[in-house]
Amino acid sequence: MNRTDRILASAEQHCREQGVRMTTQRRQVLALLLAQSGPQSAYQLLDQFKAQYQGNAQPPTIYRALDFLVQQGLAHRLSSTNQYLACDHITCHHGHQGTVFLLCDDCGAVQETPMAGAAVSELQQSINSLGFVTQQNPLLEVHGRCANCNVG
Amino acid sequence: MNRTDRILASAEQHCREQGVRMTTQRRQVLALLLAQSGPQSAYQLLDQFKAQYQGNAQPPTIYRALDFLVQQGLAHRLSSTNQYLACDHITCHHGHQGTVFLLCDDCGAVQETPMAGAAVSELQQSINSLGFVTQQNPLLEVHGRCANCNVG
DNA sequence: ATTTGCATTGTTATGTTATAACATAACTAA
DNA sequence: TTAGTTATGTTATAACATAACAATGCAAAT
Repeated sequence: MNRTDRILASAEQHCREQGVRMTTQRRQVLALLLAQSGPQSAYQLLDQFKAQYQGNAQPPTIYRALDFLVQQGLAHRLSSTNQYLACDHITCHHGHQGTVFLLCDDCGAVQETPMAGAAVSELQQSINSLGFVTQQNPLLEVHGRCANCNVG
Repeated sequence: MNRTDRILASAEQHCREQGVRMTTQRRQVLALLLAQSGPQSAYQLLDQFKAQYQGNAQPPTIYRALDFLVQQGLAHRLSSTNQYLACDHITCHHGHQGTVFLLCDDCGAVQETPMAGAAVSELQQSINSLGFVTQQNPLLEVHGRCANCNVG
């Protein structure tokens, strides 16, 4: 069983546990995300989806699948670049309290790293003290240059 | 001198110090941002700009001014909602290492609060340890419900 | 004062991202 | 099996953003 299949299986498991449906389309879109190391735009995914699965697919098809995957924590949306990628931690079962994405403006690579525990709890505390109730775990997008591109 | 004028003066000062030009258009767009408590979309600003300043203005006019203001730290862009707002701390001179925006999905209100110092340094450390070099200070957008909307 | 170079603005057109709205089909539980 | 809900198909359009090039304005050097 290769990496993609393993992650897909894990995602299906997750959906069963949550009582939500991992449909064919949703699995196909997740598979497309997993086939790439980097983030992709919805329309890039649409093109691939049309090429590989369904020639007449329209934007709502992709956006619906992406919305679902993001809601389930199986994918992330990078709002600063309008891109989507598979969650890097679908198979691990530690909680994801907060996530940091390091976005290289040079090469486009993205590195996903968990937000340090103390930072998350400090954040939560300051949010709570203002009476604010969060809907999702925080996702921080940091732009810059990755280690590779700094060497060059 | 009212609040808006005070902030505008502070912004002009900032630009002089930075050796960049606070032009009429840029000041007008900043004034529009300051006239609202909440965040606004580029096209909302364009409508107001046309109504108040220049009837034939086009999108690039607004986007250029916004880009400038954001670059100078005088305004922020909320990428998760495609909205813009004036920086809440133009007049205060403490550094802005990191900012958290609490976005109420109910009423649309936005609260800007500085990221706690320990969280920022922890973040910086984990970023640095990966060899990543950042271009801007982190800006975190947290969605949820504000204190007011939770009461109701 | 004049020139030169650069930053800013004007203008047209178009590219990109995302969703509304309604019809149809598929699934699930009673 | 049927009724309710969830998901998908389809058309159209809304919302967001920028490319490209022309014209103007500003500011420093001569």
